[in-house]
Parts: sequence; structure tokens; C-alpha cells
Amino acid sequence: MRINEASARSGLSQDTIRFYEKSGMLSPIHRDARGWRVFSADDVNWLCTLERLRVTGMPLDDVKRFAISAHAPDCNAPKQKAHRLALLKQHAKTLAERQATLEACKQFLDHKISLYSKTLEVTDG
Amino acid sequence: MRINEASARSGLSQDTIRFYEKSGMLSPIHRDARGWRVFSADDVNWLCTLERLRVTGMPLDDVKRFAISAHAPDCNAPKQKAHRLALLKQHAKTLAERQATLEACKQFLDHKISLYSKTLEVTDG
DNA sequence: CCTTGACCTAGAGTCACTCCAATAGGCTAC
DNA sequence: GTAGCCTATTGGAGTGACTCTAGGTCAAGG
Repeated sequence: MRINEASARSGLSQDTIRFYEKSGMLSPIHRDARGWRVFSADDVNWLCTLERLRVTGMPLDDVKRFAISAHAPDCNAPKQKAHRLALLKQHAKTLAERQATLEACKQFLDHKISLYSKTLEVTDG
Repeated sequence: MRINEASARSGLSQDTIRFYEKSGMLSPIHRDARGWRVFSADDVNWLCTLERLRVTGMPLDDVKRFAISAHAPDCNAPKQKAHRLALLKQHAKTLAERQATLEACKQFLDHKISLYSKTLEVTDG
């Protein structure tokens, strides 16, 4: 499939996909006679994974490390897998922290909102 | 107090505070004879609020709108308050969405991690 | 033959900071 | 009284992760 469909299926913009390719985060993408990118199902799966990692805010450098390990010739060697597992675990930890922070901020926000709502009721009355 | 302490208390860097001032997101900050910023307790409270909004990713433009309303001469008028309330509510909504997304991604991540852990056990054994 | 449309590239722009260089005033220490 | 150091000031450059723009190729359709 072409970049258009790959974009639709992965949720990444065409620009982002090109950007990721340029940054070396994709395995080499085939090109047709016109030089257009041709994506396999595997490529799209990979893009979807990247999209998940990106949404959760994994820094691109880490994503890159993950990508390089996943596309290495010995990518299934225990060592490589352990490396990727470590990256994921590390990221899961930061993610949990971010969730906690967000939760705290959400409460702050809700508190503010209830304050505003109250004073508005009073002022309106 | 000086920027140093304001920074420590609000959790914003000195650079960020200066940046916020320049962007018009603070009420006018006093200066001493030397030209150094002098922050009141109110100023710091405001900085803390901004910090919360920023952590939750409210776009600076919205923060600015919020700030302008909060520092307007008629800032306590119901209209202004309603405006700020709307901004906060809107933001709370985006925040909730982000939380949901993060939760979904967290599950994806945990799933990946458990997969990796399993294959590693197998490969190790 | 000309336009449309999907794609290409290199490079500039954006957001929200963050860092840096150059400068200045004030305090201690010789 | 001046050297060194600390804390501040400013404008402006740099960063990360895109995102957009300009200018271009090519194939198909009217």
C-alpha cells in the first residue's frame, strides 16, 4: 500500500512517516518505479507500534534505539529482546509517573472548576 | 521575593518565568531599584496555577487568554469568570481524553512487556 | 495538451521552552 | 580599590518532534 493508506491505518501523518523514515526508525521501505513508498503489512504494524510509543511520549531517541534493535539481524537474540524489554519497562515507569501527575493536575483542575462554578452561582443569584 | 525563590516555589524555571512575563501571562511584576523582579505571594500563587495548567499541556495561547481574563480590571465580573470557567472546563475535557489515551497505551505497553517477558523466559530456558 | 492529484524532496516554521553569551550591580577579601 | 564571585539582566540561538511550504515528477482523465 502507499503512504496515504499507511497513514490512515497507523494514525501517523504522512509527514511524520517520512520524518520517521528519514530518522532511521523504519526498516527500509520499498519504492515503486516512480519512487513512491510501498508499505507492507509488517511496515504498518511497526508504524502502529511507533504510534503507541509516540502517543505516550517516548523520546524519539529511545524509539530509535528500540527500532534499531528490532530491525537488527539478530533481533530475536535474547540480548536484543532483553534490551527492548528494558526500554519498554523504563518507558512504562515514566508513563505511570506521568499518569500520576496528570491525575493530580486533574484534581486541581476539578477543584478550580468547582470553585468557579460556586462563585458564579452566588454572583448570578 | 526574587525570581530565584519564585522559581523554587512554583516549580517553573527562571527562564520559563521570564518567558511567561514576556509573553504577557503575568500581571506586571514589580522591579526593585536594581531592576530585579520582585514577586509577591499572589504572583507566586499565579505561577503555581500556570505550572499546573502547563503540566497538563494547556496550550500557551489558552493560558494567555486565561491570564488576560484573570488580570482584567473587571476580572471578577460574572462574564469574565464564566469565560475562565469555560476555558478550564474545555481543558478538563481534553485532559480526560488524554488520560484515556494514556491508559489505553499503558495497556498496550504492558501487553508488549508481558509478551517480551514470556519469549525471553522461553528463550532462556 | 492541460489539469488534477498523489506523491517526492529539501528546507523553513512552530511551540514551549531551554540554554548561552555578554553585561551589570553588589559583597567579601586582600 | 580592585579582583573574584554571585545573582541577576538582556537578546538571541538551540532543541524536540513534528508540521507546513515551495517547487517538482509522473500518470491518468477530460
